[in-house]
Amino acid sequence: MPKKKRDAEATKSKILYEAMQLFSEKGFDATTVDDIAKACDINKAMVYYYYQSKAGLYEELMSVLMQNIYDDIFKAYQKSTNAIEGLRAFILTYGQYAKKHPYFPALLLRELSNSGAYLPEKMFSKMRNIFALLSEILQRGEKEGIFHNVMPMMVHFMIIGTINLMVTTTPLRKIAQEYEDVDTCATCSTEEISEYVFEKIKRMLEEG
Amino acid sequence: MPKKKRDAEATKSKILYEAMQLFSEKGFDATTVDDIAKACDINKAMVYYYYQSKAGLYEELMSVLMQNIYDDIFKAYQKSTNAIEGLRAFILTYGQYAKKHPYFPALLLRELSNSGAYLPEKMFSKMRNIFALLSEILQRGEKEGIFHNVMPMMVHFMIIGTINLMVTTTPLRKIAQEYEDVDTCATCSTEEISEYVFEKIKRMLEEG
Amino acid sequence: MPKKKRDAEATKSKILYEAMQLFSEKGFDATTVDDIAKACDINKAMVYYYYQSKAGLYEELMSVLMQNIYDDIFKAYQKSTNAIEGLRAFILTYGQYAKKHPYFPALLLRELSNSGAYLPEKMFSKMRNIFALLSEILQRGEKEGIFHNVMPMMVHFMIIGTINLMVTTTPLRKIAQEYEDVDTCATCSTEEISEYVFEKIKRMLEEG
Amino acid sequence: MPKKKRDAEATKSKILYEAMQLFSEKGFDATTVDDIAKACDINKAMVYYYYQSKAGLYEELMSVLMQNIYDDIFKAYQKSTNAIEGLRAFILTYGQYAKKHPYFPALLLRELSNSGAYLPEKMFSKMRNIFALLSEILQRGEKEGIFHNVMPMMVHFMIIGTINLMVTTTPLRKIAQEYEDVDTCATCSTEEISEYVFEKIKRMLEEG
DNA sequence: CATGAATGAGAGTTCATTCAT
DNA sequence: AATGAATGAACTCTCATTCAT
Repeated sequence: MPKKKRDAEATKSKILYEAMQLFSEKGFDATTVDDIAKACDINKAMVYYYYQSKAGLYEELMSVLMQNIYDDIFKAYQKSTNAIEGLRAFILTYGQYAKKHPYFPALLLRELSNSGAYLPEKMFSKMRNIFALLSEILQRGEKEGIFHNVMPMMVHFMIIGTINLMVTTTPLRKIAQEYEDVDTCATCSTEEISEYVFEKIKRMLEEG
Repeated sequence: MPKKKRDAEATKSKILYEAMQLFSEKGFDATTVDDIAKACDINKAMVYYYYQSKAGLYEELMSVLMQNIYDDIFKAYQKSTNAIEGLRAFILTYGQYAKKHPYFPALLLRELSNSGAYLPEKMFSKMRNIFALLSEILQRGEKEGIFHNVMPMMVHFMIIGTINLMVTTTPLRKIAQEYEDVDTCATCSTEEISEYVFEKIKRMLEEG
Repeated sequence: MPKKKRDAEATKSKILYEAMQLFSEKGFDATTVDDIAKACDINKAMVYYYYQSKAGLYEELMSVLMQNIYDDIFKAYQKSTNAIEGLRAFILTYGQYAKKHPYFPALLLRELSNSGAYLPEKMFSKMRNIFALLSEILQRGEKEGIFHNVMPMMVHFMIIGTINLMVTTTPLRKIAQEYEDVDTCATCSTEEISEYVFEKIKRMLEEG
Repeated sequence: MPKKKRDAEATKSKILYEAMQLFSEKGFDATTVDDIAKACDINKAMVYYYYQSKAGLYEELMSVLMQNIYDDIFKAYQKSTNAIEGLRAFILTYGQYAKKHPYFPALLLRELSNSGAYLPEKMFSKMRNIFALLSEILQRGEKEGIFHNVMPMMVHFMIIGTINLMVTTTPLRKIAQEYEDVDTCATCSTEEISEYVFEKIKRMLEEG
């Protein structure tokens, strides 16, 4: 199958992919549509041909990412037979996603730092789905009698916050390691991070 | 003491204060020097008179904030007689600071989301001080035999991440509460949040 | 006779028709080729297939309109037996045309406001034909001894200017009527307008 | 008095002046802010510094022009002692203004061709003032028993339309003269034009 | 200290036009 | 005859920064 010269689907998804990289590296404002077009090796106007505006592209992108992550987690969760396994599925899958798409945590953190301002409904609703899934897991744990004194929102942010910050600060922590005699986890893999987060969250919820 | 017409120090700190508000609300890029000048009711050129550039102002601002928060926490920590009390001082004081300066969490999260990119050394070193202080507390706990299996960097981000996200998402969580039947902590005070975080972090670290 | 799927002539004239509407409503610059294509429910490239360019389409359009109006007036004029009847035929037929094609006056006025700039020869020559026809009528009146002190160009613009402005300002005059206690002719029909113009022009030319 | 380097008032009015020229030559859409800035020999951003937008500049410009013309006519009208003199003052002053500001007729005609669309209230109200002044003159003539069967709106457009079209088509009429054996008034002065219009309008209104 | 005027370098967006199918 | 994809050149508007007073 030879590479077509004019392949709409390819162009459209390339834009999404490059935009993802750039938005996560430099943030929404600092990324220009020119940057995106150059990265895709297409004309700037094509970005507007496929997405109505820079903001529209961003929204579409974030919606897709949120949907993907929800799907991943949901699939993993379905295999679990109890709340502990469910929690583990949630955390480890989130970690895997962050590893596979290392741009995502930065995007999400920036979005959550903005929340007073504009946040498109489509994206907001997908974020709520993810939270709802964790809540379900935690409630199940309470019913099973193994989780206690659970505040789902806080647990959610403990998980999300920790993993996201660990991922986004990777280069920073490497540099810091040279100054600090305390371990900055400079060489921890994403798996180790998620596993540690899981262990700790589990422990924190188990005790009466 | 009559209000001086030309009070350099007052003007300079007013700039810092208003910049803080604006940078946290809208982010660095979306905040214009005009915005800042207007908020201070001064001429735009004065911003450049006192600070070399928009970036310079931002750096100065972040350094001051980091120093302030370090001072607050250090002062509280000095009154503690053991690791548990120290941890509590750290978390609650951070929470108090976030309550008093609700713009700070957004600024910090954005900064940490950017870390691949540029981060001024002055600010970076102050961030490390805060982390070093927590590390000291945690090590003390391990020496006292009450904390186990501690990874300071991760604990740091669990604390910072959770509180910061809870603060920045306050309006979002209020809206979400209307959709979700799960508690989004929409009405939690910062004190309740910090206290919960402390309880959970403590528990998580205590057990073998 | 079933509607053909591919009826070149139909498509081509549909483009002309929709372009007419749009150019008159929004002017040449503000009308996009996309607008025209969308209005015709065809692909944008088809506009270029049938007409070389946006400007080419515009020229073609204006030429057709000018020809049509000339034909209408000429036909009516031929039935007249003297200068007065001829003048009446000219004015009333122009009014009828403006009524039937309410977009035309705006197009013409804009064109005449531009005349320092570019005006395609084809269109210019058709405009001259119309003027020549009126001149003939007026000269005939002078020969018949009923018109005096005639400056054909000015009479031409009195007629054309008045009717065109009355037509293009219809919505404006309706609004103005609410503010003014003077009659803005808000409800006058095109017939009434042409008839009044004819009466007045006649009177103005008759007197010695 | 040496020419100041930074003279706000001078810059601001220069922008208005050059915009006037360009808008009238090329129309609103075809005139770019770059054109205006270049004509003023200033930076493009200065246009936005003094006027909020291209449209804002246009509105301001049209308002100023309308006000000026009203003032001129009103002043001349005040010296008249009867309706005939008033009518003459109105027409000749309008002609003088058009001569002095030859860009104005094109601007006005274009504006009136657009009236379905957007027309700023400020400008609209000034246009109504001019019309109200003529109406007053005409009513006075009816009271004096010398004008009959007057429709002020139409008379208004006869005057305005004829003079404006004569002015805007000057170059066109010069060219046309080479083709036509009928007089296109190619060499008429604005004074001759106004005088003719006055004579004819007067005659047209006088008779019962 | 303080201000308003001025600038240059972009940024987002639009659009006439062309190309490949 | 017809379409969707692609482009390049402009255009409006913004903004960090500097200059003259």
